[in-house]
Amino acid sequence: MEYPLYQAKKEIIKILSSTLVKLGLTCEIKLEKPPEEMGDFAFPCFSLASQAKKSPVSIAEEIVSHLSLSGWIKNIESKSGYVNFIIDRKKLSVQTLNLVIQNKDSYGFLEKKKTRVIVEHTSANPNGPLHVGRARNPIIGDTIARLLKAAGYQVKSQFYLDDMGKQVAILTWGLENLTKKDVPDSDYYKLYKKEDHRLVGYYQIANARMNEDKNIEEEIQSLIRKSELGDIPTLKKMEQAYLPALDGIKESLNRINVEIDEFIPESMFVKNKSADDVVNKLKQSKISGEEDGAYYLDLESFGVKGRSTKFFFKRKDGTTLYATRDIAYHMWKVKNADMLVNILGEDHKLESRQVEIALQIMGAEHLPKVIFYSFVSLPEGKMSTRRGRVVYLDDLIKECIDRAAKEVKKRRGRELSEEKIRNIAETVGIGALRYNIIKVQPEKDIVFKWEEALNFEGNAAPFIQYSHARACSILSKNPGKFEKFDASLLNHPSEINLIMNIAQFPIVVEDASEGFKPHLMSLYLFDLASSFNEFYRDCPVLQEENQKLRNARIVLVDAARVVIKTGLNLLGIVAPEEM
RNA sequence: GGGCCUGUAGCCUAGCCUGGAUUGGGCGGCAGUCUCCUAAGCUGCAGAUCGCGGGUUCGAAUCCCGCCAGGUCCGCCA
Repeated sequence: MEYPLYQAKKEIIKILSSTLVKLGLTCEIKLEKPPEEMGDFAFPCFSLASQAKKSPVSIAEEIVSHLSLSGWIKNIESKSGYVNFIIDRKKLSVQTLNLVIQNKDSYGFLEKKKTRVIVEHTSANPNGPLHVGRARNPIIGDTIARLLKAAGYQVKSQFYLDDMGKQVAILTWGLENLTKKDVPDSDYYKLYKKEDHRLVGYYQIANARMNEDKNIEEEIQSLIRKSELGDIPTLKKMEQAYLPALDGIKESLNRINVEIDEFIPESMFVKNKSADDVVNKLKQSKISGEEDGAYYLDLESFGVKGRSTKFFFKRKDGTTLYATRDIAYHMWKVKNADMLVNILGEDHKLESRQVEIALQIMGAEHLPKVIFYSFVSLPEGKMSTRRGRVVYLDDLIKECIDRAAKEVKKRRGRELSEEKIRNIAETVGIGALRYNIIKVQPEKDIVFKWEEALNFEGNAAPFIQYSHARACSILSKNPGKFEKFDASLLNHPSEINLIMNIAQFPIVVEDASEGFKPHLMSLYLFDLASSFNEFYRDCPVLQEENQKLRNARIVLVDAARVVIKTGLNLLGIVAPEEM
């Protein structure tokens, strides 16, 4: 499937390059999107100025005088150093609407590729519930996985399960040595009835006891050591401890439409000895060193700076470290995929660099592409489980849905059934939550404020969902389908603008996925929904008396509906038919 | 002490990589808008020294240097 805007772009590049050759100029042709009213594509002539020894304005004029109109190109203008192209709107309308109607939910998807991708995200310690700080991770990861799938890649999402080591050992000790008396049920557990909220209490109290009591610390240390040596009974015991907590995490993720294909346990790389292989290979490296029986790589020559440039991968007691096993996991991923994507908090930047260098040393064929996100903090400061200053993902989910239910009742309480209200509230609340997080670039700090997270107006998911519901409402009131329609009748500026936006969709899928910029999709959907709302204001559909125009508008509404739905779906947001 | 990231109207954000056409949006505020497909909408108004100071360039929010502020990291932890 070749999308119309790609065809038009290709044609412009073709005639531009032959004209540049005629004029004796060479440069890479990059087309920009000009401000509205100036055209559909623009070619800036500024970089040619020094080469041609002429002003950009006169170069643009000269280029225009050599160009002629053809297939897609309806008009060419030179303006202040730009060559602006206006493409054939009628042709675009006809082809775009036909493509959407024919392809439905797969409109916008790109050609299938052979490339296998593993997107690793979330990978939280299974010792308690997810909090809002970490919530950015699954949402970014899941959205990127969905976008890459739409771009044609063969994608698997993975959760690297830290099933050994300190956090789980502390939890395990807590469950074995503490009773209900030591750990009374928390309000959260009473409210949510989820095991992760119950177990985190055991973790917290055990953690406190460990800090006070050397003996307890020793007991936990011994659990850790046994797990790192791959002791099966110990690993089994730890598994029993964390599994219910993991189920709680899964339930929360499920609630926000995050789909994880595979859970890969860290202990796998101890059991199959691949972590030991990593140690042996790294020891042979020129930059490896030994200190007191422990082994490290000195990363200074790789540009790592700071107080210590030593990266330890084997302890003096012979056991491996978390990072060593992470390297083994990455080597395994390299074998099983052609492209790796990791979603990590910015606090993991150094560790990620260490893994990357180790992979290079070990001759990995490709390195992971890492998307780092900054932390979500609260207005009163950093989130901290210990100080009880924390907002859980489950809190956010609950508040979003409660608030959405209130809004639905306020507007439509009298006409809708309780069940319908609940369904809409779930869809709208979860949508608002995901959209709020994904619309901001990952590297920006976020200060979490309830009034912002729960604001359902303006640039927020409900705005987009509402446009979809409006489109569905029109279509539901229209009897019959239209096999034949004349898209060239759609001449109103609001109609043309809406079609232009629909035609952009495949390009946005490409840009957002190839650039790992999921926020581009949210920005686009907001524009698309805005242009639908303007069309809705300007162009009555069901009341239109001209049958042919009415039919064409109905098809346009349907096309907008399809694209909004598909786009929201790429963000893991459900498009409601009613709200 | 050093590395990396961020700094755009009262608040939030796009643009920055790949320098150019008047810095786009949204929230909040003010003023309009439902005899007509759901007003979670639409229209208008007010609000910006693009953190600060230099430099490169015909041209800098965008590139380079310095500084300031916030985040984050520099464990034989995970």
